[in-house]
Amino acid sequence: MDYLETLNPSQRAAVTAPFGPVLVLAGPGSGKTRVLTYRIAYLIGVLGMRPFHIMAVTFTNKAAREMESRIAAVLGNQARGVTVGTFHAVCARILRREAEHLPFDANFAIADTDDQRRLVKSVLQELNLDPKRHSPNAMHAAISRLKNEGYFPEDFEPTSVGEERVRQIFDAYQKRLLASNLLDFDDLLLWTRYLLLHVPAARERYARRFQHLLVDEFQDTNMVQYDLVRLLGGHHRNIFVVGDADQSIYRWRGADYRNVSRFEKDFPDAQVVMLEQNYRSTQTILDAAMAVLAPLQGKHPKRLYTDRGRGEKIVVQRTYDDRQEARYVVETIATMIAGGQARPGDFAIMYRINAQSRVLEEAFLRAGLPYRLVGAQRFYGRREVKDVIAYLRLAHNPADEPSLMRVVGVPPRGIGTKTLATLRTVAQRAGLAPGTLLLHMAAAPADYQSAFGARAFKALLPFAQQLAQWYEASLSTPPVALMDMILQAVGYKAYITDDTEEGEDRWNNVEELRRLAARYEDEGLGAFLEEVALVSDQDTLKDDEDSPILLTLHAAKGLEFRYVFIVGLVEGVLPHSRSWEDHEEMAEERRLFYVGITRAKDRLFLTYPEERTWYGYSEPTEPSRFLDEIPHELLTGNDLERRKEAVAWAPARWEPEPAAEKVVQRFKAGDRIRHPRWGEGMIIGSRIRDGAEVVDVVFESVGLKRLDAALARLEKV
DNA sequence: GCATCGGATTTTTTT
DNA sequence: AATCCGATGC
Repeated sequence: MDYLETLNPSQRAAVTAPFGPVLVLAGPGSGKTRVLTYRIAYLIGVLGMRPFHIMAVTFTNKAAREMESRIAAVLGNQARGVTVGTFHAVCARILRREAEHLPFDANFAIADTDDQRRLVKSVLQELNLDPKRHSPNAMHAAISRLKNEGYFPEDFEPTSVGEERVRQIFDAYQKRLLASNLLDFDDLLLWTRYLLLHVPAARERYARRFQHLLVDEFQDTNMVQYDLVRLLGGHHRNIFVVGDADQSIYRWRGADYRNVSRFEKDFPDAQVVMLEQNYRSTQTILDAAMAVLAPLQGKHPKRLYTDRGRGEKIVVQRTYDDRQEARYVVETIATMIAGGQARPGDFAIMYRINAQSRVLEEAFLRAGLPYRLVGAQRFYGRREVKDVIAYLRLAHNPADEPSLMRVVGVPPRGIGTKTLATLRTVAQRAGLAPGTLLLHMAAAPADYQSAFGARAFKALLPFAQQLAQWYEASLSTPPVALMDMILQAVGYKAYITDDTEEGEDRWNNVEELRRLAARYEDEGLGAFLEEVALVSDQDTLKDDEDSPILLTLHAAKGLEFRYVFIVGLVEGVLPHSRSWEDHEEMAEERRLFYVGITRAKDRLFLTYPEERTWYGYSEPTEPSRFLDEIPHELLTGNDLERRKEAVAWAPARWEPEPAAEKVVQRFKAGDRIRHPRWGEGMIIGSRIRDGAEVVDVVFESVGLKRLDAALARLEKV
């Protein structure tokens, strides 16, 4: 097999390991994805395993797709049928198939974060608890933590009054989920574990089916996921896990990197393979990474080495505020692209919290440079998108109460809190979910007339009839047709469009969702809804576009870029203030920074502002403690100068190009111009702001844009 | 039942 | 700054 020739000895040892438990400890950039894919190819191509018997669990759907195509590249058609997916996706598939053994229907929907919060809130209301004393967010976090540790409400034994309260809310929350035929993210894992524990026939069937298990990012599995691996693979023990405890960054989500050592203990005969050589970064970058990690290292500090050479120094750049910081990033990128040394897609800009993306986006927009923003929230978090999805979910699964509640007043149809309260009571008395009751009502209106006031009934009945019609249609109609039918019936377009640009945007988003739905002509509505529920942030990254990427440090895991900027390196942001008091959390911030650093192949830029905007106020900052830990000889940039000289009166902070004397207004309203990307357009306004000429241009191709005339290469025509 | 306004509250990270 | 929530008035 020629692909084996391309591996180093450790990689080959992992790929060709005999059956049985294997633990691969893989440092960043050590080729673990290759090892995983080749292992699968080896199992099939050399050892003759059937793809049907192999399951590989990845961290994102994107990684899963990539793995599938890479296996196919080695084996071709022979590889078809391997089960690849995230824990959540694989579990959802299993649960739908086995729903007869479980207290929900096969067409269950997946409750997103929003639904979960709504449910917790509504439970708090039901129990007459003051939301001031019991914050829904905190309650939900507590519930999720318990679930990640493997508890259903009935398994959890409270040891204090506070815990008893949590148990009570947990219990009601869980009942509400089931009444709506909903599972939350944690449930997908938890119910699968339940199935494997309590339905021996199912356990045997799946353990026999999946004779080889492979798990990526093992350090970020939680206890329930660990149990799943053991339940499925405990018998045949063909478990191949890959991980790096130093890249564990999801503790807050229940992940426990100690699963790595737990694995060694549970499978003492496991073959352990260390992948140490780094093929990604320069030695300078690796040295910085090691320095940041050093305080966490015990007796055997990790050694990262490469034969790529030292490479260039790391730039540490200090700016006046976050706007200047963003501008520094954009200008550096623009210069490097203009110099021909880099392509736009070579750059990534990473930050600790999503809110930081805003200033960056503005800077890119101003410069007229396209960018990509990674994050599912960006699209799926939009109100109009959620509305339409809620309609589809309701049609698919009328019992889905959060979706019903979301949709019932969109657009307003005379059904308010009072009517809904009655509906809920009537439904409860009939032992039905409110949505299900509406179906009954549509079928036999007369039976329900007396239960509601005349006015409420008059508002409710048409909606019930519509719902019945959609439900009927959902059974046979492809997603797009159903969507059109619903949008049409409720007059959604008119509802969200006014004559503003935002209205236009909203409708565009709906059309975008429609295009996504169109891909599910064959697979059907259920598949579409599941996909939508389980998209990860990374899944939203389009790799066919050549432009810089903005993403959180968390979302950067598993990716690599030639040039990496990590911005906002100040105390309170990285490390985040929430971690200040907790040793473990501080360690995780450190690992997060480490993950970010090790994404860089060629060059690393670390920046921080002396002032940041917070809740609309400006605040002075303190540089991140992590910066001080990187040895000076690895660094360059204005911050280093300052640290060396410590001369207070010679501020060396970065300032934008002193274009001051040059800033003459080149354009005026009415000028026709050409932009390299957007083609021809007309200037409708121009002014000088912050020493830059800002122009508003209407392009024939993309409409109105606001640009920095000095950066966007505009030509007069 | 619903639109509007003002005050409170929010931001960690995500399947 | 932006969103959410509750009170108010129609």
